[in-house]
Amino acid sequence: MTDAPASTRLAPAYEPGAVEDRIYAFWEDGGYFRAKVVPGEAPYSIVMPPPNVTGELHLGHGLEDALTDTLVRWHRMQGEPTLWLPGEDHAGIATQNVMERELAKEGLNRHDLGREGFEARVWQWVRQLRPRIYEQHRKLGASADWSRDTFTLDPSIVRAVRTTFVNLYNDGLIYRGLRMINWCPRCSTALSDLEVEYEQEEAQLYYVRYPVVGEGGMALPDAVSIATVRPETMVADTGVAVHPEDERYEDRIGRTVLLPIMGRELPVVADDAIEPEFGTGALKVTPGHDPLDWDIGQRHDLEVVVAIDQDGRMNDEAGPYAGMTVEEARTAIVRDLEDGGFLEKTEAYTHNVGRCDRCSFVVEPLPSEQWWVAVNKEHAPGVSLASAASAAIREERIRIVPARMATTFLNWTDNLRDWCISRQLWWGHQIPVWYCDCGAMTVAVDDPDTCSACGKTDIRQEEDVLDTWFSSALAPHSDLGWPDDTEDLRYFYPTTDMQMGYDIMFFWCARMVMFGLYNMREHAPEGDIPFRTVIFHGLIRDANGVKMAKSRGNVVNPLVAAGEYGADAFRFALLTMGTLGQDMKYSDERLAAARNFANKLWNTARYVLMQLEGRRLKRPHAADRESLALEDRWLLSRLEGLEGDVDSLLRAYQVGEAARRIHDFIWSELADWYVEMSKVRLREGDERPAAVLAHALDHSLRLLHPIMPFVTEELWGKLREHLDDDLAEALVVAWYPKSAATWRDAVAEAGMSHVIEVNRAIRNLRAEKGVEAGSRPAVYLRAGEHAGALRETAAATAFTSRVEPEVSGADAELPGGEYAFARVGDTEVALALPEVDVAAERERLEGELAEAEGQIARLEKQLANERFLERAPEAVVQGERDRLAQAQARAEGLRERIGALGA
RNA sequence: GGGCGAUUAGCUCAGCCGGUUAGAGCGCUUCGCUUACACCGAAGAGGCCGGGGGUUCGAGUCCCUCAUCGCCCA
Repeated sequence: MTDAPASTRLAPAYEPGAVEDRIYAFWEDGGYFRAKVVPGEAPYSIVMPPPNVTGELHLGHGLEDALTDTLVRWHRMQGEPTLWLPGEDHAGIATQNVMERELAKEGLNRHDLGREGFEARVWQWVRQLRPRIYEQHRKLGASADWSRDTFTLDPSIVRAVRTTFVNLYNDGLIYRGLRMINWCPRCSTALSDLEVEYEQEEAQLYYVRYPVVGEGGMALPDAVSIATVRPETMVADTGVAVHPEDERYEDRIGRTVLLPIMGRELPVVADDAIEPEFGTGALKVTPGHDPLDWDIGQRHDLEVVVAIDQDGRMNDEAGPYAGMTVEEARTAIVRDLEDGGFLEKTEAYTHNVGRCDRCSFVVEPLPSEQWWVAVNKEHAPGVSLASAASAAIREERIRIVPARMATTFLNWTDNLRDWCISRQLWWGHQIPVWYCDCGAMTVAVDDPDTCSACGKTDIRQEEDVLDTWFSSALAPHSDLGWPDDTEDLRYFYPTTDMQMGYDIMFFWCARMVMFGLYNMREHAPEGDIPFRTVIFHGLIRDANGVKMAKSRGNVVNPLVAAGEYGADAFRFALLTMGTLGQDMKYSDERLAAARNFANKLWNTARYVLMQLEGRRLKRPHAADRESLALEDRWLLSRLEGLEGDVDSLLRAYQVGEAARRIHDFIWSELADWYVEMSKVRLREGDERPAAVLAHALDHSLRLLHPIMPFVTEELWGKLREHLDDDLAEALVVAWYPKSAATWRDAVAEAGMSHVIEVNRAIRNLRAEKGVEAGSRPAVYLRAGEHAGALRETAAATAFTSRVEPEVSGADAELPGGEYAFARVGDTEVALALPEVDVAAERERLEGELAEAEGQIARLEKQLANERFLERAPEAVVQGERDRLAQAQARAEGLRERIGALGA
């Protein structure tokens, strides 16, 4: 242990903690992540789905960083001007909820602070959290351009949002209107349809008698029974509806019934929307508290009574029940119905209950004045926001990966309803509309001083804010500077790729497509789309397949995992855990395996660097191919094949499969075989393997860098000085290997593959015969076609399989003694044994013979099939013939040996 | 009700356009500290590729159907 300077010697195991921060700083100092506009060159650009400012990154973000960073680094290494544009989302409801919880700890609510005070508090919070989010991305190796980082409430985004709003308004695509909305009593805001999650819940179906009113206004003994799951809403009933063709109720249509308890008279109307099969076939109509009833009420001009207020309590319209919660009112009303003899019966019933996707409170349908985006209204002949989005997908101007998900996307955009965009929150983009006493609305990008209609200065801004997704829907163009005509926008838009979990396909992707196409429509048909390809990844579930949630306590913090196993291992594990678009189960075993791989790579490099110590070598050159050994040509050929595969896999976004292929090459071909075989030659002073090792390691590190950036950069930095070549200053900006078809060598591959099989056979015999680990028995290789390959690699075989091999012709005689036999292709392997258990050996050989005969039978049948001979390609037929010949030779040899065992 | 996905080794998952004897990791068994690596190496056991039809010379792969589980939409 002398010589070599300490700096070039690697630790015996990879320690990510000692490397990652330093390497990330090295990249940042080098400015490698900063995107440069290079006129004339096609850029690669991708916008990061902005994580909520409220919290920490979760595993999903970890996966996204791994996926995006792989694509980004791959493109960057191919020399494309590359932009990964990061950001954070203000996340209206989520953030406001978090902040309110914080305030509650101090015994405060937002009204104590007032709107301005509350906003100031949230901004303070945001300023603390944003740097933490950067820090988390950095730990995971994300090579995003932090100089362009965007927050969805930045002044530039405020302008983009307002400009979009004003344009849509002026085009008649935004309107204010009284409609049925989803109201969350907990969050005190309207929600869009997407923000409500429906779940089947056990409930009761109540059958209530509504007495029929006679000519003189007197209740008749006759009654109409209706079934309802929400008896508490009956105080707001304003009608009863039946199907027009329902014979049971024919004579009731047009008459009136008496609303029990409240005593209000309700008209009986006929409506096609009624399902005669449900309940009694008669439906109580409560336009104020049910979306379907709202529609029925509209059609029949029924009164709208709202009896539940925005806090989920009964109001004065509820008469005796005013002040009660919905649940209390239900109990009381059911009791009163029973007492009054109106309750016929109840039965168990499961129905859909809508809950707020942020707080899980039961959502109350309520009529309310809100702001809407008219998604189906044409703003140009035949073009609406929704139809334009559908067309872009259908015409494949935007490609969806995996492709099957395009169906889901289209199913949504083709059946889209208007989007409720106003939220009764304090945190978000306040709607740029100002009201005046004159009744006019001023809709403007910049805060106006006066009413646009009457000029009065006494105007007040709409208090509501916009749905968070309204601003994130602009990301691909707003983050690049829109509405200004910036250099970034001109150069990087349309962005190349987009990536997200399929769970936000409608929330985000669809809306980005709609708004991108609308705002950038002068750039149609090529330049309006927000991105060319959108990739949907699956969700990461816990080890039991259960969705991760803070409330369930089964979340995995990506930083903890990356800290424990290394960021590279974390990335590799997540990318190889499954297939794109498919959910996956998280497992620590996978992380450990990935960590082991990082260490394997580390040690392979450590070995190579030891061989290169003090030297600077030229790569092997294809012109010198003939001077290289079989295993050299084999490795270089395999490497080049890998490079072709990786290229096509990455092009197809099959990142996981690419990662697996690189892993397999490095571990089984480079480390297990080539490194082992190189040891003998290097010890004997052969220089060639060193150059091959250096070259193969160099290419392996390049190939793997997008997936495992830290360890590869670290190792490449060490390897760099040993390569006499024109090299980039850092791996992050070094060229990415592409298959150039200079090293492909089918003969070398066939030869080495045979050599490997022979070695396996030898080791198998050793193990089966219990040959002592330390002994070096003779092995006779009676070879045919591959005799040359076996001779050339005999020294390696001797070393790696610990035998004394001798390669001879197929008909060579064996020296006297006992042998264990195996056959690989046309090579017979005879391993000299101290002694042989004849019975056991016979049994083994007979087993093998049976197998060979089975194979022969199958192949003969196949080759006797004339249709096969006619229709299958010649290469396939020939392959079968060759295999039959081999099987026959093998069976022949086995029979001979069984015979030789004799008595 | 409509749509989609999954079902492959004990477990978690790969397997692109149909073409040798279906792979990996983990786990298991047996050996092994051979100075890159025990976060390792060598050898091995383990699979009617969910069931049933069909297309084809040939099906884990394509088509139909059923079953189970899951997701989305209404």
